[in-house]
Amino acid sequence: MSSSSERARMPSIRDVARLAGVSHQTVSRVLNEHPSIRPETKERVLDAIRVLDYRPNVAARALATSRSNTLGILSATTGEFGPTSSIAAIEDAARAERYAISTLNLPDTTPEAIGHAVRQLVRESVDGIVVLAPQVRVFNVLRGLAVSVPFVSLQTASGSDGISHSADQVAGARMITEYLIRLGHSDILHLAGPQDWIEAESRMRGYLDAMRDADLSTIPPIRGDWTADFGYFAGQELARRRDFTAVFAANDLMAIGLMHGFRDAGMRIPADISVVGFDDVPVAAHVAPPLTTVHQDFSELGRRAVQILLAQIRGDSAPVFGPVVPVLCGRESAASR
Amino acid sequence: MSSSSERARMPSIRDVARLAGVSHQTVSRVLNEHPSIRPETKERVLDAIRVLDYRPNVAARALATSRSNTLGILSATTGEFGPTSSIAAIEDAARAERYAISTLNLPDTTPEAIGHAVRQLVRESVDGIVVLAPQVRVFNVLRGLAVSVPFVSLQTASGSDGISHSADQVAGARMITEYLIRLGHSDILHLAGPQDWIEAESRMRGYLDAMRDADLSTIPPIRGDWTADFGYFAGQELARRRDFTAVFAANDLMAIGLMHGFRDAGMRIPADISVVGFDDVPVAAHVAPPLTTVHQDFSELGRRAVQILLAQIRGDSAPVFGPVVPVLCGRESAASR
DNA sequence: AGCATCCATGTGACCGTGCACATCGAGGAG
DNA sequence: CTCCTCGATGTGCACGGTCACATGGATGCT
Repeated sequence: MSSSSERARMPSIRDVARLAGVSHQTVSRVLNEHPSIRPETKERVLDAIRVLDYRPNVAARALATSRSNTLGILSATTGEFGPTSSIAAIEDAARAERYAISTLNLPDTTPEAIGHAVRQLVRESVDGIVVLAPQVRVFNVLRGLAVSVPFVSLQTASGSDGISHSADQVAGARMITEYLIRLGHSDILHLAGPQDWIEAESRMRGYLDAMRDADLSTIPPIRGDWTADFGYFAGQELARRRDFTAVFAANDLMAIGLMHGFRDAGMRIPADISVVGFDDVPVAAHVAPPLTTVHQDFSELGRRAVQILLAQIRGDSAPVFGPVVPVLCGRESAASR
Repeated sequence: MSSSSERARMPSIRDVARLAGVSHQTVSRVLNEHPSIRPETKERVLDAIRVLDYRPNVAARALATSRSNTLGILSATTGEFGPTSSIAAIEDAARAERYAISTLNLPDTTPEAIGHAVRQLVRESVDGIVVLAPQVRVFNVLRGLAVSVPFVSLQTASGSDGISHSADQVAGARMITEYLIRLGHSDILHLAGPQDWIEAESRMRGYLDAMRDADLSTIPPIRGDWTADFGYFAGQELARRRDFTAVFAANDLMAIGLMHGFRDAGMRIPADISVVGFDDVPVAAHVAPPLTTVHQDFSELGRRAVQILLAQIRGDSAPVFGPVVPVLCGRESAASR
């Protein structure tokens, strides 16, 4: 069902030239849409291309131009909902601009691994790299790396400095915290993400800002690892404590696990305790009780990243985007006190 | 922060040769681990490579060999948990074998789009393609396409014919249906996946086989679209009916939505009705009640696909794998009658 | 000793493009 | 009428590897 052995030689630009009765360079000009080609000649060449079913050889082109029409995606994530959605959007946006995509997942976030990965992509002569590096460390390493190709970093610090772009996590976290406060909660616990993660920090910052502005004292946050399992165990533990009436989990998975843990400990949600999450994963609306959370447009983020990167590559001025504003999804897991 | 304009010329194989005092061909031999190289010479060359921080140019190599050391991933999915997990595993496995990855998502599943996508990947001279084509149609188009490079298809018909590989969906579906039967249910409804999907068909087959072997009559299945939202609306509708005591949803998302719909209609799970799903997504264990489902090792599947494909590319005999056996996860959403 | 063989290495062509430069005819300015 | 410019096209080489073949020396066999 395959013919890997004797692959017939594909027609080259010279074959097309011969058939069309022109020089190979003229064919090249037609392919690259050079203005100074007589329409009649162009037509002859296009016919020849059609007849031979000619396709330009990307490797040869990459060799000659030292550009590959390929964008690299460097991902330090492990299948979380957000990054995954963004990646899909990046792929589609890049393909729409006739760029191929080369994906590379970081095995770990050591500086060595990052450096190795970047060099690998450069070696593949990608024209630009989109980095999904939610961890502070990765971001810093990249800054210091003086990467020799343009790159854009997604899901990073909200202080967008031209090479990074993200949704306004701080605003989203602040929004949902203020929502809890409006519901009458004053003792709100934050179940945060891992220390090193930029999103974890941003969301915690939003929480802290909201609490401070409302003159409420905060409880020391718990550090989680984004997983539902962690949320579950945390819920069982936390059920013993009585120093809070609401929990803001830094992502939906932990929130869902948390509700499970609370439930197993005999607590009712939201009657005994309110729980909110962040991300609005597809099941969030359907768990029991439906989870109040913050929706983010990860796809839009991915599309923007590609636009920013392409502008850099082409030497255009960077497109200006407004912030990606998260949207509050009030559902039933949080109730007024 | 970038230097797209004046990219310094990278050191070439000839630069290395000059520094090491050998011919460029000797350098090439070292790079390709040719046996007939004096250890001492090899060392000198490797030193030169290190000094210059030389990296082979993949485009040049691809041009010369007409192989790109790149695997294409052709995906017709939209972020479902299973395929996403498999893709990540494929990427990692391929990278581990020193293959780069080029991803291409199908915008739709028309024969034209599929043909275009395959040609695009071939044009990028990928050495092989892993197809994630859960739809029957895509699979058939591919069969007829006489693709000129080796390819492996994942998540397809269980009758593995050497170019496709998948978990034994039929067995998994049969397993969970039999589980329901053992719990005392005899009126079991199946909430199936979309018509065209291979997995939907396999899971329905498993269900039908189990029912037939147990001499139980079946209720005409409902066709869903894999989403939790569909499950929710289906649940609200189905709550009126009383001709079944258990529902087997073809995936977890629909099962979770279904439970939500039933709940809203005032039914208790599993007291009034049992619900089971398929896939074991990460939240399945934490919804209320925890969902009884079937776990599949999508990552293993991805890894195997790469092995099969590489064997084809290298002309080795195809590796023999036992079936990927799904595992039943008995939790609380299904109870004995 | 003579010759075949093999090891270690070098030489030049070639893969399919794009780029810089050359060429040639037509048309406009002086 | 001549010169210059510009449009349309051709020529040769560079890009950075690999491949087929050549070379020269050491070794083994008769």
